[in-house]
Parts: sequence; structure tokens; C-alpha cells
Amino acid sequence: MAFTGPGILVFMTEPLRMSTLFLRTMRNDPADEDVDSAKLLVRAGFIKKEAPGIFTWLPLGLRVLNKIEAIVREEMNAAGSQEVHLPALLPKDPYEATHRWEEYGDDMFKLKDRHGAPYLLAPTHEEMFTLLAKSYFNSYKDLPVVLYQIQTKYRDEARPRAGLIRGREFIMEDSYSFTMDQTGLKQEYQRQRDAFERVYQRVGVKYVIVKSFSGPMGGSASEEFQSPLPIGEDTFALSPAGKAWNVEVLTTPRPQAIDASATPAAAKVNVGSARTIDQMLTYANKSLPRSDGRQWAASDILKNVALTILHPADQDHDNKPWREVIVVGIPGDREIDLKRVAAAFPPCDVEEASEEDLKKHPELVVGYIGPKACGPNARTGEKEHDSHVVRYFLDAHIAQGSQWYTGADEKGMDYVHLVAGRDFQSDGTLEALQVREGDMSPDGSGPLSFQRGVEIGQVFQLGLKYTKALNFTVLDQNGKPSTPWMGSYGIGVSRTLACIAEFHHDEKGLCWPMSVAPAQVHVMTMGKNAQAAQEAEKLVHQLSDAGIEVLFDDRTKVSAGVKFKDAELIGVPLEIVVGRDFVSNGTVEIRQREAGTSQSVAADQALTTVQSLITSMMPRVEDRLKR
RNA sequence: CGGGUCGUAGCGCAGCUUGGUAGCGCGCCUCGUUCGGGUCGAGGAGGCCGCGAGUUCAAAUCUCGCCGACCCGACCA
Repeated sequence: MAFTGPGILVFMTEPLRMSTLFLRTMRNDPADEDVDSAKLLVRAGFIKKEAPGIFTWLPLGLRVLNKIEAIVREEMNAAGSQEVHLPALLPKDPYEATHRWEEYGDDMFKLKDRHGAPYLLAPTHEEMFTLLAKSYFNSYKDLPVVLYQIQTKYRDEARPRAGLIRGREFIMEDSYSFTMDQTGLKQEYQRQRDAFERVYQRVGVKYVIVKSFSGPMGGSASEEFQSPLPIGEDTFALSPAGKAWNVEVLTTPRPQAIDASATPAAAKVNVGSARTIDQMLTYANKSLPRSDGRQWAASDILKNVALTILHPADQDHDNKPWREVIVVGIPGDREIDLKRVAAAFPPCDVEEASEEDLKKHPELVVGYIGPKACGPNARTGEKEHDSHVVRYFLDAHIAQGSQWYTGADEKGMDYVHLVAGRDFQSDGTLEALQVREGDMSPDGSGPLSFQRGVEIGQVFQLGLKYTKALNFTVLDQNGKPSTPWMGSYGIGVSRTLACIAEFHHDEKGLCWPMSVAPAQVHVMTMGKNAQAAQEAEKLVHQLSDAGIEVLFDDRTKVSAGVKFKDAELIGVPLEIVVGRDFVSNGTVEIRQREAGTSQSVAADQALTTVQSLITSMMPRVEDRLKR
């Protein structure tokens, strides 16, 4: 392996000759791809689709993939992580212990061996890494340890799409840290997080670090690396100060309490058949003039929504999953976000209460549900009675002291001037609303905006979930068993490649960053002049001998136009044209693919020019991340 | 899993309405031509028209069923 300078890994100094390269470029976009990265990667002969979300890597694509992997390896090794390689085909048992066999559900490829024993194709490897560490390490002296692998992962996506961005077979780098305590975990988390940033900067992909929800992975703190692209499937929120959150973890600044001393006493009004927000407004604007003179708005209404929490099996419920109805009060002009609500009740899912659920709670009168029928407002202190009262939560936007027009739990009856904190209490505050543009940022820097992104990595402080479930303990200084703290960290390698292509392309084709390009230089011969062909051959060898990777278009029966078009499609960052200028005055043309610039240099100056261009075109890491 | 669009040569597509022995462009092979922006010309190879049933003298074309791909949604890191 040769090096041309810091950070450039060279795999093959033999030039890649297009006359023999296993490559066929396509003039048309494939009919079954929609995003630019997939269209171009297929057209340029980097990948070939075999089935939805499943791709073959062709020589050029594989070279880019290998480049990205090499950068990941460098950064992981530098962060003190050690590479291993686990099987992708795994027995069911370890995933039973952590309940993920069920939790992952249909998204996991499950299969049976010839004896009928259940196996799976691993979607991620927390269990296996925990068991691996457990089987060798058992002393505090062994920790901390961080292991990683770069491996093919499998997820049986309901709907693969966007080429490599949402595949069913994809390549991921996943690392796992085991430390004695939370302090150690936080240190390793930070090291991994820094390493991720360096990787993304070196491969030339944009990213935003987004505070996120750890979801089915379990654990506490988690951040996502989102590549901001309009084709992304995720939406994250950005504050004016530049901080970012996944909508599931967005918190609402506590609203200021309102002085309710002048608010009239709550009054029950007969609203007849007005059940929906619109009907309530129509009624109120006709029959209940406001003292402040303005019209009633949906935001004056406290909408009480009955939801059902889907609890997993537990001992108090005969080891069966069970359904708990709750009521959540939200402003009438807003909608519930079930995922955000569910985030408050891990590991449960939340759905709208079904008719069946509501039948069990006749006190909740559909269309007239109010706070008085539930939560602390309905409890009497009598155990038998209270066990039937549903929990009542208020959305975080509801201020103490605010007054509401809301249901009174009888057909046809509503309250006005019902004051939060004065007339009713709740069992707690929830982040229940669908977040929208203009909502206030948690960091107090102003209104939120939203952006779409592709998740190219995520880091988790898992804590003790897996180590506990799999009984991994080590002996501490006092000889006592102690459960290690765990973190897991993943980079979507193939997905990152697709994102790089999304950022670095134009209407003509791909434009690879120097660090990951399939070659650094694309040399083309033009015309039939034997001298020029000879010179091209000489230059290619010069470059190769200097450790530069060359894609050499040495095809003799291909016209200039075709060579230019192919070069643009493939997207090697530097192109050298050896042809008529060389014949007339001994110069070659050096073009920069992405910038579209070109310069003419004497043939014997080409090597030094290319060397300095390569150095100057390498993506750099920010100073704060320098090692 | 629900809704929609579509399956014809390696790739992109026409033909189907109104049944009659399958076409175009790119790519591929041969010969010539051209040689700095997908040259031009001539000749050629390549198809279980997604699969299965049915209607018919006759089905790529009509009917039914199945399978598959893609898009939207549900789902999902």
C-alpha cells in the first residue's frame, strides 16, 4: 500500500483500465429508482439492484465503499476501538433474552435451519457483543473496552426505497463500549461521537447532530447524525441557535403561570349537540359572548383526547399485555402526536382509544370529555373506586391558571372558565402535540424550523439494559460483581455513500470527494495520435508509481464524446485529457470535475500539478476535532 | 398491510383501445467511416410479450386468478 499524503489511502496503484474494466455505463436512468444517488450509481456502473433494497457492488462502487470503510477503520482504531467480525447469521436465543426477537417483529429476517431451529439475520448486534465481552472479560481491570465491526446488516423493511438509503441488506459499522460506570460510558460516548464527526467530515458528507429518542434500543441519551437532504425520511427540528432535536424528544418551554384571581368561577353551560371543536365554536360565538369582545378560537378549547397505552405483559396482569386508557388535555387547535406521547411511556406503544376501550369507561362521555371525570379530579381516596379512574395528563403547553372551554362529562354539557390548577389537576405533563413550525425551541433561542434528513449514524448511551439482561458482570476492586455500562454506536456505511452521492453530483453525473473517489485521477486519451497515446501511457505510470490511483480510459474505438460523458458520469475528481493539445504544443488538460474548472499544463508538469491538487482537494476535518 | 401505477431483448420504451406469427432507441457483434463532446453507413445476434387458467379458428392484445416492481400512506433508525 502506498501513500500520496496524509489521509489518502491507496488500495491499488495499478491503473484501472477502462478497456478491460467490468463496467457498462447506461445512457438512461433506470426506471425503478427515484433518487439521484441511486439513478447515478446504477447508471455509472457502481451498483446493480438485485431485489428491492438489495444491491450488488460492482468494481467502481466497491472501491468507494472500501474507501469509506478504510476511513471508518482509521478513526475507530484511533478512538481506541478494536475491530472484530461477528456472524450475521445468528441463533434466536440471545435475542429472546432481551425480548428483541418479539420487539423487532417482522422487521427482522427470521429463518430456520434444517433441524427447525430458529435463526435470524442480524439487524444489529448489541446482544452478541455483550455476550462476547462477557465470555472473555470478567474483571474491572479489563474495562473499558470498545469493540467494533463493519458488517452487512439485514432488516426486512416494509418498504425499501431510495436505493441504498433504505435497503434490506446494508453495510454498517457498529461499535460497542463497556465501562465500569456511567462516567466511563460518557467518555467513550464522546470519543465515538468525535470519531463519527471526523469520519463524516473526511468523507465529505454534511451532517447535523440531533438529540434523539433511544426507542427500541433502550437506554437513555442518544444522538443521531442526520444528513440534511430533502429526500430524507426523518424530520428534525432546528432552533435559531443551531441546535437540533428529533421531534420525539422536543420539549416545550414551561409556559408562565397565569394569574387567575380575576377569572370568573367555572360555569356549566348547556351546549346541546355541539360535540366537535367547530360545533363548540359556532355555539359559543352565538350564545356565549366573551367579556374581552373577541371571537372564540379553537385555542380557547381544552380538547380531552382518550388514548390507550399498550403495556407489555407483566405480573400484575396475569403476564398478558394490557391496555390502559388515559386522557390527555391539549389546546383545541392542535393535534396529538402519538409517537411523542409514546416516548413518555417506554416501552409502550400508544394508540387512540378504541370504542371497546371507551365502553369500559362510561364516565368518559365522547364529545364531552372533561378533566373532571379523570385523574386527581375524580379520585376519592377510596381504593376500589380510584383504581377505575383513568390517569389525566396535560400537554406541556397548558399553563397553570389558564382558563378553558371544555367538556363537562355529560351529554350536551360543557364548562367555561375552567381553570387549570384551580378547578382541575393532572397526573402530569406530557409532550403530546404534533410539533409545528414556529413552536418555541427548548433552548429558548426562538421559534423552531424543520428540516428533512437521512440518518447516517446514531450514538446511544445504553446504560445497563443489555448487560443486565444478559447477566454480564465483572468483579470490581472489592471483588464484588458489578454490571458494566454499555454504549452502542453505528454508522450506516452504504447509506453514507448514497448521501455523499446526493451531495456531490450534478446533471452530468457524480462528483466524488477526493477522499472516497474510486480513483483520484481519470486519464483519457483522445484521437488516434500514437504519440499522445504513448504519453498518456507514460503519465499513467508516473501517477501510479507516485501512489496515485488512476482510472485510465485507454479504449481505442471509443469517440471523444463518449469518453467525456463517461468520465463525467463516473465522477473521478481530476480528469486529465491527453490529445490534440499534446500533439500541437506538449500540454495536457487537467480538469476538476466538481468545480468544472480546467487548466493546461506541460505534460512533464502534470504529476506535480496533480499531487498538489489532490492535497488541496482532500476534505479536511475541523480544527476542534484534530487529533 | 391499504391505495395507485406498471410488467414486451441487457437498459429505456412503443404496440394492447379495434385479437391475425413482435417493433423502436441505446447497448452488443462484423465491416467500413470518423477521431476533442454520446460520429456516420451497411449488415447481424438477441424475446416462454411476468406466471397460470379461460374465451377464440387465432391472444402481447380480451376475461379471471396469481406473482413481481415502483410510488403514496401505515410501518420503520
